[in-house]
Amino acid sequence: MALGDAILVCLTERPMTGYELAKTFDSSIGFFWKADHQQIYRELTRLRERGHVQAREVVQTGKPNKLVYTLTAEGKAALRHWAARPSSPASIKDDMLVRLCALEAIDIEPMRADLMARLEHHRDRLARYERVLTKRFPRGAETLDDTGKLLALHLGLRHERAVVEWCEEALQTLQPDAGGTNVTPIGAPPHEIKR
Amino acid sequence: MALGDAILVCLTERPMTGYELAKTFDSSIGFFWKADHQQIYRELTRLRERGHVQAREVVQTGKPNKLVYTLTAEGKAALRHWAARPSSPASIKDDMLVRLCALEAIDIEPMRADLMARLEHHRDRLARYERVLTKRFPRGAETLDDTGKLLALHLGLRHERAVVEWCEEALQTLQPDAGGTNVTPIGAPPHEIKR
DNA sequence: TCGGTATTTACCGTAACGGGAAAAAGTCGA
DNA sequence: TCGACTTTTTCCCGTTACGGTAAATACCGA
Repeated sequence: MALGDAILVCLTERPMTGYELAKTFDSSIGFFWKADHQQIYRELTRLRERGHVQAREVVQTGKPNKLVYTLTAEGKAALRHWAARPSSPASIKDDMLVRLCALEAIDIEPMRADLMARLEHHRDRLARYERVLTKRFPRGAETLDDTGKLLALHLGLRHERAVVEWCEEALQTLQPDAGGTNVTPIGAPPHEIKR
Repeated sequence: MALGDAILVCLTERPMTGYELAKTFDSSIGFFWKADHQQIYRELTRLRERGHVQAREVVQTGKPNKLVYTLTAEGKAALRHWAARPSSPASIKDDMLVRLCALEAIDIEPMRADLMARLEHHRDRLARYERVLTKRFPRGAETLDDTGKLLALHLGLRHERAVVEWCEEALQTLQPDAGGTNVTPIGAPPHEIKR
């Protein structure tokens, strides 16, 4: 619903082409938002129709000409308006959680494999975020814009850390016991849930 | 994409009507998955067409007749098959994160209000999960099925705790200074990012 | 009688997701 | 020089999801 708005946000930094946006959606904002190039292009034409962005053709010699999109005044207004609406908390909506609710009806081995893959994935993410933290924000936030981006990054870090820890817990819990493919149900949670 | 599968998972517990499923999607599985009654009903007819569920009409006197849905053997097989596929890590896709990336282009007061609302929301969630933990699993997991559900709950707990802490951090960072509506950019993150 | 609960169904739309493909014109390595 | 890859945009196809409006049915309580 807010893919258009996410694009507007990207364009507040600098004018970009659809191609660049698609790559941006593969890194910074794309850390928490996936969109392939077609979605981007489709959304850009819609934004142009609404007058939220402006396209300027740049003639290139070696490559096909490109369309550089810029935020218009209306676009900026729309962005502010969108940002002033209360956001709805995103649901988690993770396949794995749903599967866990039916542990008795599914096979655990693929589940464990999945968990391991996920653990690795989230560790990667975590490492990546930490790299961004030290590279892009070595002295913390110096501008308001940096403050926001740093905060977003902090949420990413907290999230990935939480998930990594959880994956480790889950794998430990679902360890196959020596004799078979079954699982040892736990009497008490392995990590005491403190508050 | 997996709404149908989520329904199948619900039906592994016991046969249910669409109405009951819609309410279930308001509590247990609905903690991390939202779906209104129409989505449920639509999906149920599709599942019936595919032969994954079976409907049995129960005649009622005081109320309209209801359709009790049961998993078929095909449905169980489909569920296992689905669960054996590697899951794709869910993106975060939170409006607030996107907005934070454009802090300079938006108004901060609504942002702060939003953060406060979110803080409250996630605190509520956290409290709710903790209640479920002590009520439904007072002695931890005793069956395999409980183990899975407990693990899911643990992820919920970890997630909510992380987000609550983050909201507090964000609010502290975005505190309006005494003189105006502006924000004090931070030189170093308020919480040291440890690892 | 008005409103609420229980239960299902219908029709309307748009937004998002995603694959498969094609243009066009360069660059770079084997 | 050939083939592969990059850059850049576009179009077509589909499904899944989301969301509103609303109707039919029948009981029950205020």
